[in-house]
Amino acid sequence: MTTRAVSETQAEENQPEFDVFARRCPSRQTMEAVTGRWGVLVIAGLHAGSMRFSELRRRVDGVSEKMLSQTLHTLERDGLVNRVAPAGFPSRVDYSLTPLGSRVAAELVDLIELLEGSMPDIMAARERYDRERA
Amino acid sequence: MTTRAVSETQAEENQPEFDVFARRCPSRQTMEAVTGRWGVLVIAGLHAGSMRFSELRRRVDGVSEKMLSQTLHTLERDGLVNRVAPAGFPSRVDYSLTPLGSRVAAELVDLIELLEGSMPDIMAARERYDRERA
DNA sequence: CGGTATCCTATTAGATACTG
DNA sequence: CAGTATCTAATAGGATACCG
Repeated sequence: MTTRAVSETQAEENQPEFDVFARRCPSRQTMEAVTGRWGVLVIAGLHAGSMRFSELRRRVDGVSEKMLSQTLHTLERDGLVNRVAPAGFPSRVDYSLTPLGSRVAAELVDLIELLEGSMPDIMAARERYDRERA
Repeated sequence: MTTRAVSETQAEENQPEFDVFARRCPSRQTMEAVTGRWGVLVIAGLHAGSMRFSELRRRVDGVSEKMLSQTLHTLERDGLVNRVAPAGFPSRVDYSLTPLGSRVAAELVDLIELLEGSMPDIMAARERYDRERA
């Protein structure tokens, strides 16, 4: 039955399986970049359209320049965000989502809407939980 | 006239708008619990079905007992996870998703599949990025 | 305007030991 | 088995100052 085994092996070599549940899988780093404290908000924020650094900073309430810059670099590196800096003064840089970034953003927006819409239930659950162990 | 205006105002008061982009909105804490380093993996892991503490720990490769315990408590508090501990020895505790937790899990699974399936592109993007500034 | 560099603190996470 | 408690290490994050 070696034929079958060989073709499976080749398939695995051509398309290695990625698994976020595995500690050393590269997909986990990307997942952490996407779902990190600021990653979600930056990606979802850009889903509304191209935005400048300072616009994005106002949109993502509470993010520091440092963290916004760092988050954008990581997302750009993974091919989720485009950075376009037309020459000129005053300097101006536009950030936007790549096609892949847009697909990720769509998922995140769904999640955001689900959570925002469920907040009454969630807050009730919290109160119940806290009351039970008070 | 006023009747309409009043009922709209009441509707807003009864259902305040939650916005993750706002720093002090409670939805942001929930978002951080859900999309935190271990939150995603715990919720998505439980999407396969009810699981015991140690099973879940094996499934979520790399999580420590402490972090798994902490993550589960937070998710239970927000009403996403159920904890059932039937009396007996040896002790046994089953964790499962609530209906809301299942809906969140479905979104996360979509995101995971999207990212895992895009890893070849993502890794190519990373190499390009790194090469360009080397 | 759009960042980077530095320094310092707070939070998170891991290792280890222990318990019902 | 399913945790908790404690201590330490690593990392994320914020404040400030400065640059092209």
